[in-house]
Amino acid sequence: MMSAMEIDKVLSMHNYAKKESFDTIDHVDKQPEKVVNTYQESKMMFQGELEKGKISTLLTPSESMCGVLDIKGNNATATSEDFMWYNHKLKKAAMALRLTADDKASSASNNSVPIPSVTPREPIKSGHKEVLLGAGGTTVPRREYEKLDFRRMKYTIAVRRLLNLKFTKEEFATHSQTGKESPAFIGVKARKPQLDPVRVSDIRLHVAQKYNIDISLVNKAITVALADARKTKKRKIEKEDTD
Amino acid sequence: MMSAMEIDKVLSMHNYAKKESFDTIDHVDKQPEKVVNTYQESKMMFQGELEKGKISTLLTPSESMCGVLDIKGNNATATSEDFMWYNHKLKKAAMALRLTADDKASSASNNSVPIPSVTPREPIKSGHKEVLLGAGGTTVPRREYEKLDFRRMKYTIAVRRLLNLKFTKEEFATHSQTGKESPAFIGVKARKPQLDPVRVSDIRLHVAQKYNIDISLVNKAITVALADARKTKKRKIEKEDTD
DNA sequence: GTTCCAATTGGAC
DNA sequence: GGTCCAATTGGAA
Repeated sequence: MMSAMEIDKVLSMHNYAKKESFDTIDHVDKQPEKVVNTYQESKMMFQGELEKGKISTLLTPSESMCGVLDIKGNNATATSEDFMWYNHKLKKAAMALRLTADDKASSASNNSVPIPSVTPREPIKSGHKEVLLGAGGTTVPRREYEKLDFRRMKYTIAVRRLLNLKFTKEEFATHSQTGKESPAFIGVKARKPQLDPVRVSDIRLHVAQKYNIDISLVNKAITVALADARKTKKRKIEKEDTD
Repeated sequence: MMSAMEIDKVLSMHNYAKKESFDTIDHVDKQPEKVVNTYQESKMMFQGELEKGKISTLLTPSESMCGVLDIKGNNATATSEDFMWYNHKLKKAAMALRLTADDKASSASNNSVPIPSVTPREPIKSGHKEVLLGAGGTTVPRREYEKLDFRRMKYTIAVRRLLNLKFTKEEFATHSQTGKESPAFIGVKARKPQLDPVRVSDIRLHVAQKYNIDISLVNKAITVALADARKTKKRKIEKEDTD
């Protein structure tokens, strides 16, 4: 069991704001005009064994493969209050998602996706400087978050913007999403370390829910963004060498 | 100007049924339950210079890059009656799409996507043995088409099924979508010839409209399907060599 | 056996 | 400069 101080320390290590200083965003404020994809995969994510009290059971195989297990990035054994609260919130969201999906067939007029059973820990308009993106505890500055017009931006751009808020260009250029080698270049290209899976997962789910799209689409967007960052850095270095 | 006989010859060469023996499917019969993506890109496809009477102007740069220009696969200079009829139908569909998009904002309850200004050349339930998939003239046997439950199938599966109806496994294993080399293996892997772009384009658009998804998603699905076909053939050969 | 996935690449836009 | 795309690969699901 972790003490409150230990939790704050961990959150700080991960560059997260303390839990008292951010607002939760439950994806009910702004739905983008255009529905890009379905909740299908997102729902399936939550259809695992919900009762075991581990976040790992709430994630897709791909997610858990990425090591997104708890707020420390280790296997999910922590049972601190905050961890359990996040887990509880996830469960609630999962239930709400399932209900929403069932209602969708009958009520055609209501195309918003409320998650009524999730009560934000803090009121959304509380003036806090940070906004909570997901269950991993990732936050971004409210000022930056409100600059993002999800209705007009493509989801690919939203992903890039959020990632740029949480990772440096250097991290972005030198890491990969999974930490795995390219199957097409095994033994040829060195594997790159994995981007912090907690922050990535929070952003991933946040965007998927905002745009009501498949997680795999967000993953593709992240992969492309990472590849582009690498090429940008490469070009920069080549140019400097020429000078 | 091509004669009717010449047209039939060309259609025959491309393994198309004669125009008198198929039904048109205007994507209004069955909409899948789940909206996977938007018409955005599909619409943009049609927002080019519609008045020039060339199909090439109706395609995205990527499409025209693929060489999808006319029913012969050459640059679009043919002006035969049939060619013009298909072009006319495309224009009508484009107009309808634009109107539908404009109406969408005001009428929220109607989430079907009718294309009212397109009058099928033949009634849909005429008992013909072939069904027209798209403007390129690609048809599939009605019996096979009706086996496809678009509401339950993922779009990736629908693409595979339709492609399997129009291409042999050998073609599938030995061709690529664009005919280009892999950027990651230039000068290393031999380029594969391009799959008949006319049939591919018809299937591409048909599925995109059926599922209301982005063309690029269908392209990804085709790419993956081709890669899988190659691996299947490869495994088969390796197994035969072992025996 | 079939389908899906992410890392890598050069080029198109 | 930033964004998007398809061919290739082995392995996971």
